[in-house]
Amino acid sequence: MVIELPLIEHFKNYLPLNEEEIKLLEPRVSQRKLKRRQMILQEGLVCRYYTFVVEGCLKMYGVDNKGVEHNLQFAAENEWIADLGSFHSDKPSKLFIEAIEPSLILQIEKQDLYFLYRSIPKLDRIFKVIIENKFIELQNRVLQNISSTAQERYQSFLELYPKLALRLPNTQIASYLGITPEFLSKIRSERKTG
Amino acid sequence: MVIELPLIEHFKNYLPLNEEEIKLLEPRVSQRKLKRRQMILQEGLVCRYYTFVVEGCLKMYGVDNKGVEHNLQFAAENEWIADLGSFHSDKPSKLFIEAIEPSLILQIEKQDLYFLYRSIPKLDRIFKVIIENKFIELQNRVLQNISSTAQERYQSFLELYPKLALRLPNTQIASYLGITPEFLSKIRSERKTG
DNA sequence: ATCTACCCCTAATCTATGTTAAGCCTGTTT
DNA sequence: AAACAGGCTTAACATAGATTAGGGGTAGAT
Repeated sequence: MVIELPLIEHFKNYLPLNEEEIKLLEPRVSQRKLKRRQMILQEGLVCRYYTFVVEGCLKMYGVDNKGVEHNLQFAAENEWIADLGSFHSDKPSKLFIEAIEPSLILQIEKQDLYFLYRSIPKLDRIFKVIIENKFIELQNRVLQNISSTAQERYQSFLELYPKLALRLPNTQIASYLGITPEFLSKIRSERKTG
Repeated sequence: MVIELPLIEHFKNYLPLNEEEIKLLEPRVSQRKLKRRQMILQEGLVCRYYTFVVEGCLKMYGVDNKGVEHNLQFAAENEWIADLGSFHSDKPSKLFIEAIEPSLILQIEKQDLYFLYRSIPKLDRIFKVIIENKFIELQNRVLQNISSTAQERYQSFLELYPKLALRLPNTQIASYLGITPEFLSKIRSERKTG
């Protein structure tokens, strides 16, 4: 049972790793099962892991001073999730990461990842491309946020993440879009009528 | 007159380049002077350059169907700007990049950048770190956008970019925050009174 | 010196979105 | 079966932010 197989497959989409490289990777990847609602990062703690989702779905969110959650990111199969700011700076995070569904994840600790960057140069390339793609996605989201109505943002969400939209409760989607569940409900009913 | 000196200094903040590497870089960097309002990218065209600002300030923005501009990013001294989505995919951009002040920039074309990535592996590392930092910034901005009031977003902008806030007209800041200039004006007057 | 373009501000009115409160389902616990 | 919690909806009312219109200031262009 090679636990990191899905990860190796994932890297293959960018650049394939050879046998030696895989041997370096193996002992530095650990596997975890998460129950629904289980957290792997809480506000005030340092984000110690770069997390890869094999199965299930996680969310990262912040909580405002009124106690309301705001979803920054979802991560389903074959996606990465981490509070990069906290991870690299070792400063306490202001975010939470939590399983929305029972999930299977792979994690790499910071020192291990840094070691891997040094010993497998192509990982710099791979993660550069991964993060560039996430950057582009995020930039589109910012543009939407500053230029579009909630209605339009919801529409785009459905088009961009059709599978996720079916898996997630609407409360989670509303939190991601930056609106209340009540208002999302109104939007949805207007869409059917109009 | 070594035009790419500011760029070499910039890279030094991450990893210093040696003589050989600098010689590879030199012939692939071109310099341009821009007048106020001059554009280096327009909607419908492919983004061909990764642009580094030596002096001055540029903005990247989208235009909605009512003709209103929405500022996605500013780039002042020692910052990079490009529509990465268009740059890597060769698809037409939906964005504009324009000089807000008379500016001096350095540009690298896609094929040259790819060549440099291949011949100077540490550039993968350098740009990975650069983009990671921009990703973290952008993620904070998204969290603000979905969780904070315009008042709070303006306050954060002033704290995060104090120098930029002095250089930019308020219309540009409003466009970045996702509000109208009129509403920014109201916010500003309330701040003094309150 | 005088235009012109741009920028900033104010105020009245309008609209998108939030708040509060209530009711209905469905699935789960007791 | 009853009780309960979570998620979805609706509706009345409240507020953040947009729109429209107008006036004044300043710098660059002529």
